[in-house]
Amino acid sequence: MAVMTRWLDPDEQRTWRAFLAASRALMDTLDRELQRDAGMPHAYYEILVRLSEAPGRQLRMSDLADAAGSSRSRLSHAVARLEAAGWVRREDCPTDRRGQIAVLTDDGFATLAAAAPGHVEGVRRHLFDALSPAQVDQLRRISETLAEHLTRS
Amino acid sequence: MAVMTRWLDPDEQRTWRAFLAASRALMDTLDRELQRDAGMPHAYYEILVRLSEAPGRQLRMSDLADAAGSSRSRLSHAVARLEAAGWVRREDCPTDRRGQIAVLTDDGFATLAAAAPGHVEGVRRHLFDALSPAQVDQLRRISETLAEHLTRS
DNA sequence: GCCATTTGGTTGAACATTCAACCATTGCGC
DNA sequence: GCGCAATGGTTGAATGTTCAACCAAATGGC
Repeated sequence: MAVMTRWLDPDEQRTWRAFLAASRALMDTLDRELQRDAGMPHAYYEILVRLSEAPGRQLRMSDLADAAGSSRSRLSHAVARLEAAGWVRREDCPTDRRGQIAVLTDDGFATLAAAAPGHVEGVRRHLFDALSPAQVDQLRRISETLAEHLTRS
Repeated sequence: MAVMTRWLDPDEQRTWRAFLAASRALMDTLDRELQRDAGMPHAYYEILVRLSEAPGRQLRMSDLADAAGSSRSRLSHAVARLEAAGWVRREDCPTDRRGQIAVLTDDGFATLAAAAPGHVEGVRRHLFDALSPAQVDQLRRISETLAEHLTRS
């Protein structure tokens, strides 16, 4: 027989919609601020951040995709744009001839350094300033649980 | 003098990155499932949901945009596509000649009814099944606080 | 009533993302 | 080493989103 749908009860419904609204509003706001102040969307900012933290400010494309939570295709297109902007450079991988290495340029690093304070301020204002320390802790646990759960399933 | 950036401390950093990864992974997963099973992205699904809940299954474009958390422009493009799919119809507003009313068609309602069980199951599996009841409650409070905070600022 | 402003909505272009197809290289089974 | 599946990455087309410009109708001040 058909499996019955496990519908959401009113509390779950409310939680899901609130989460949807809040996360969308937060990301939209940060995205708009970043676009206005740094001329790039948040996804591109995150690529630069990951590169800046990597040894030699460089990463294999697929490692970068994983770090930035992006698909390979998306990253490929994104790096093409970042390269056109002069913020990233591509190099051949010496140990694997299929590989490509994305390198953060000095120009890219400077752009990131200029954008970071404003963005961090935004994250603080729109997220952390609204929550109590206990809630921040709860949000961390919830998020880590969810991320773990999603990669397993 | 320059205002010092209030950088994130390690705990905040960890929270922010976990939240980013989790919410992105969750939305990506649900989006992919909905695209595969119902042939539409989550944003379009939500438009249909809001219409289905409105009296007469219809809403003014700007009310629909607010309800679905969408910009007017985005909604305009989206409704154009939903109309082409035969799921939504546009009508003139009788009381305000600038206005347009989006109406959910029977076909659209049927499509939504067919898509809902699978999507709800996805929300349950990927979100609620991973969290304790206490965490669900925490997530609701956090999300409502955030949404409130974001609309005020 | 008239004009300026605001509101409601659309449009097209630029940009971003997805999807499937593709190519080259590598690693594996044997 | 040969054949073949798996890996790493790119590409182009289709789709979705944003941004700024725009038009029409309604509103408010006077």
